[in-house]
Amino acid sequence: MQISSRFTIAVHVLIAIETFKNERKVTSELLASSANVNPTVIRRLLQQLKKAGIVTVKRGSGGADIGRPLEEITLLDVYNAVEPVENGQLFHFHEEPNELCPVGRNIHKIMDHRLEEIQNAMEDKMRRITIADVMADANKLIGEEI
Amino acid sequence: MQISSRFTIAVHVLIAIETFKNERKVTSELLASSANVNPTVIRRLLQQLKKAGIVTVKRGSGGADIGRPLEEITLLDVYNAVEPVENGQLFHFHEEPNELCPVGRNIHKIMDHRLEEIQNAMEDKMRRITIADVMADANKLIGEEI
DNA sequence: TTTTGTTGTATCAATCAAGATTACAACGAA
DNA sequence: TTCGTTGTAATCTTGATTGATACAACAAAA
Repeated sequence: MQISSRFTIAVHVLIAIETFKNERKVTSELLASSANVNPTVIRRLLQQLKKAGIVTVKRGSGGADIGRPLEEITLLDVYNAVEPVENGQLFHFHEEPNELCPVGRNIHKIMDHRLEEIQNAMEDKMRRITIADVMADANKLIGEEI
Repeated sequence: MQISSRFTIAVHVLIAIETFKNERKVTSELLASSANVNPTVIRRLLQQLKKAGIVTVKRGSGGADIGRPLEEITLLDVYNAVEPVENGQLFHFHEEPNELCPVGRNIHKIMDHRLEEIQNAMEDKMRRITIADVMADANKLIGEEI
């Protein structure tokens, strides 16, 4: 099972906002066209990013902007903003192991810290990559096109 | 979005096989009872683990066993066996970014290596934990109960 | 004040995956 | 031949994702 495309769309959106901010008003329509998804998906996403303080969105007049310095937005921030899993746990555990079985009643004590370890490895890596890093690559690639 | 419970069930199953192998025949029924899931789910899982060379299953007479030394089965082996994602990619990318947009047509070049990096961090950690490690914890915890 | 363009949000449909359930043929050993 | 079990197909339920439509709330310009 894969992590939903909301995460990659969210990064795409942030890159697009930063890329176009000086050229035009960045509406959900524009972002939807760039990612080729439905505008409602973008609006929902922007609300999640807004709640996390990552973007600002202007109602009425319209337009999205990035809410804080790019170096202070990590991929983990974005991930957590748009992947609202209960308890923040990456791994879904089978709900009710059999308490009458020695394995069943110990399986959480056996596995939980391992799962945590794995998830931490992933999150640590995400924490070390910022939108500024990604944006640097984007500028380079888009710049080379011209 | 979470990784499906097949992974935690699979580890549970391996621990249970190892724990009970000298006491009784380890059937899908027994494993299903320990994890408290449907026996068919266990059978499907055992088939996946079998294809990966992790377990052996006896048809007819019945019973599952572990197919190679516990130190040679990593959590990554188990994960890959039971989470058959296309291309093995953890992150689902939005399918068709707009090629007419400078961001859309570069987004893969911008993001793919980052996503790989993150996934690698997770997989490296999984590769370093073996079923032997997990089993050691299990033995300790189950031993302490008595 | 009215118009215009946009956001915020609700609602519904379509699609997909997970997991439960039932069923049963294939199989191996007693 | 019987019995317990595996291997697998078929169907169902549930939940999440995404697409789609609609419209009130809103801000700014006309």
